[in-house]
Amino acid sequence: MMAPMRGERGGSPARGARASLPLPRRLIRQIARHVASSGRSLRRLEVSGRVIDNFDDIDDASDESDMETSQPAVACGGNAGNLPPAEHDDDLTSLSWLQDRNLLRGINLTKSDMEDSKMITSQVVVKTEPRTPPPTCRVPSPPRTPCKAPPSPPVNAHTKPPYSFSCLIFMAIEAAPARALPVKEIYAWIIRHFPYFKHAPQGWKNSVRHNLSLNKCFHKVAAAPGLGKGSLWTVDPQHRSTLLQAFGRQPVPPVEVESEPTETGKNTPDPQLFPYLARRLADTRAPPGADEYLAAATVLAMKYGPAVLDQLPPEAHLVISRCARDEHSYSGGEERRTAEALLNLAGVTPAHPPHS
DNA sequence: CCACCAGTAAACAATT
DNA sequence: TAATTGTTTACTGGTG
Repeated sequence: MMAPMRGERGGSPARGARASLPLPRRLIRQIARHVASSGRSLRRLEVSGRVIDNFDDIDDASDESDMETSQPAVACGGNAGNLPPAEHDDDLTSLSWLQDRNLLRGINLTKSDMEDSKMITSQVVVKTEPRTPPPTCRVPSPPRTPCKAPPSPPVNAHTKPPYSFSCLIFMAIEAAPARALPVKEIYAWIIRHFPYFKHAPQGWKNSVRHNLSLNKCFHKVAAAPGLGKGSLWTVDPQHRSTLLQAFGRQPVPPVEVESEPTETGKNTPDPQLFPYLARRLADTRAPPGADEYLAAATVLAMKYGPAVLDQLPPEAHLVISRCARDEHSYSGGEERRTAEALLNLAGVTPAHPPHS
């Protein structure tokens, strides 16, 4: 992520982790150990707003008493354990998602632990940092590998990407600085990010055009002067959430944890590959609005896989859908916190609170 | 079986 | 004229 997650809300009432914990101490220690084994150190664990940052205080002795808290919140944000250490600091996800994504694979969860995590419906926040922390900075930096690597190429570059053409087009357009591309540039983006298409039969271009014409999510706008033949294509804001949801339905996540390293040597997609999103997310001048939230959701989907969108709480989907409708009705409370959390998830700390 | 969706192929017109 | 772009129709296969 580009910036350290903030979310220090509410201070740290749980600094003394000796008080009753909403998770078994054993589980917390195992999470800490496992995160450490992946080359990162667990800096902080947030459970239901309670921050645990002193793991030495946690012993294995008193698990049972920890579970007195009913329906604790669990949300996990840490580098997925078997993922290579990300170039960004903090990741967020749900505990179950992490289980799927191997973060907790090395943890021998007992049956009761599993039951516990099933029982836990809210969220734990795990904050990690690399052993050698990189400088953290919100200021946009030039892309290190501008548009060289796919957003974590699914399986490998020579197999057909598990994305529908509408998703490919969506990603291409969203990645464009002006969020508008001529069809030729859409071809180019797809080829650049999914080399499979370099040698694929030419019919796929027909499919792209077919999709642009037929899919109501895409709109043609007036061609820029000097552009030559053809028009610019944009994503209809009214349908952006539809595309995000379609992205979330893709059967294979874009991040294959066990996949071979990409040519850049990392498996995690780099949000910097998506200049528009990165710029929007890094822009500290303007208060975050619909674009930022949608950008955050998109980055989340691209970074962690579309399934992560399913892991978001219902409130997040409410925020996303409202953003898609250009409704800025954050009246404070849950939605507002969710909007902020969405940005945090994407690695952004809003300089200003979401406006209404 | 049916409806729906996505992918593919192809025909055709318009544009450069 | 050729290539590209955009639209439309038809068909196929997968899925719920």
